[in-house]
Amino acid sequence: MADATSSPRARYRERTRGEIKAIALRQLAEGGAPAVALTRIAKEVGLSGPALYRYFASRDDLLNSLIRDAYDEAARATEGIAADLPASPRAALHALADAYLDWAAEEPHRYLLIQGSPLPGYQAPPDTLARARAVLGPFVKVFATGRPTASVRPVVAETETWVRDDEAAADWLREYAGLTATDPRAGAALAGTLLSWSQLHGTVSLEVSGQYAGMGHRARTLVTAQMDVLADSFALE
Amino acid sequence: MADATSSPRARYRERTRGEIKAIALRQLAEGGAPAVALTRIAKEVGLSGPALYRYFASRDDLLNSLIRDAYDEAARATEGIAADLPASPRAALHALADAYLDWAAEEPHRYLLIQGSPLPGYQAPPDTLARARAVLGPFVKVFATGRPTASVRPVVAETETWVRDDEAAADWLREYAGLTATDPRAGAALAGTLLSWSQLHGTVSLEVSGQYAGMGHRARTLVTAQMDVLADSFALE
DNA sequence: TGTACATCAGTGAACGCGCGTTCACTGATGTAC
DNA sequence: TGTACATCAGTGAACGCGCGTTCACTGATGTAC
Repeated sequence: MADATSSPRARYRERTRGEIKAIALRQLAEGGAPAVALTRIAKEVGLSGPALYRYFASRDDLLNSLIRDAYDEAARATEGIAADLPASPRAALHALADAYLDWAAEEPHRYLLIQGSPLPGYQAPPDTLARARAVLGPFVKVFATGRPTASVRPVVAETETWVRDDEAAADWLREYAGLTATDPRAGAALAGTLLSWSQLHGTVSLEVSGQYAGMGHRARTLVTAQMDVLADSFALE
Repeated sequence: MADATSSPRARYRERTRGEIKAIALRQLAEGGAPAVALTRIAKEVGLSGPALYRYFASRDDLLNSLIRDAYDEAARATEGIAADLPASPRAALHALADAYLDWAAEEPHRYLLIQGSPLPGYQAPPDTLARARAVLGPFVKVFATGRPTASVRPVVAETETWVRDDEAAADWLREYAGLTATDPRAGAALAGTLLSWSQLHGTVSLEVSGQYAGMGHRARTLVTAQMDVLADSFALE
């Protein structure tokens, strides 16, 4: 980021932007997205309100920036371990799911920011879709080795028609698993990813928003069981 | 509600309360919980702002009322079909899951109100926990017939210690499945319910918040597959 | 049946708040010759 | 190396908004004798 070629002014600018985002992130943690307020950020960072507009064009611009960062961090959690995953697809799936859960548990407010209820009136910038896909990318490769059992075959069928019609889906498949849209493994790869996503999201979001409180359950146990069952239904080795 | 014994005044009061809630519900649908504003409700219902305080003690009181209603309606969706479920536990599970999904799809904003990200700074009234349990009650009975396979056994183990320590859990079990906390079927009953809940929540909340958009997937297909897989892992008949 | 009183619905004015954002301006830092 | 200018960071005052909520009050509806 602060490369050697950057001027002192640019470096100062980056630092201030960082401070602003850090405070915004704390407000996010304390009261959710609605609690992120420019006026209060300004006070805390020691600037007047209008000065923030040197750094972010608007409140939405600041939120977008937080969202982008959150996606990138989430992607780092899964992509970061993608290089040295266990050889066994089943073990790899568990490792990925655990990494996903761990990140969400460490950064619950950031998880809710990108995966929680949509912010009313807020329009996500178009590049978030690609970022969202990156988070799940490594799952695609794992499920490319799957042989779907009867229960999940209807999902696979839907996925196959989707990947044939949607270029973004095909790109995704190619980038993370090196498969073409017509590859026989394509359907399983995407169907498994989709099912993983929705199951992880269910458990993680209930955990993160405290709904398991008082139930004496650890999200990790649930996730492990779910991934195990899912691995069975795709006959992962 | 408007029973014969109620005075005209009481009936008028109930009607106005209903109008207020209906408008609040529309605001909720249009902009989420933050968009529910007493001032705007008053204008729409044709009253001055302060007049609303005759009907609800505060904004939070109004929100609580909406939340209670939403839980009750959700419970009606699952409990309503509990009486004539198919004899086969597997078929019963599918029927319950479909009913859950259908209700959420019909009332997305109400679903998000009770199951979405927690409202920052909002304290749920204590009776919501009991209402939340009612929604999932019928699942408990279905899974009481389950014989957990290896994958889900760790979840069952956690559930068994929970039900022994927590009176509310024991009550739940007794009320919906007629089991005592020490019954050998208790663990499976609650573990299956918990897993159903988190899986349904994952798929339903992604669907309801539009995150499957452009993916050519029907939530129903995903839910069916997930419940099938879950039924397998509890060896439901 | 009429009267006296209590209860309740609703009003208008007002308070105080924090919010995002705009504007015209000042002073410091960088850049070109 | 010094000077002239451009760029940029930051300020203070102000705008307009909608919000939840309180208060003292009026007028209608119900209730008791």
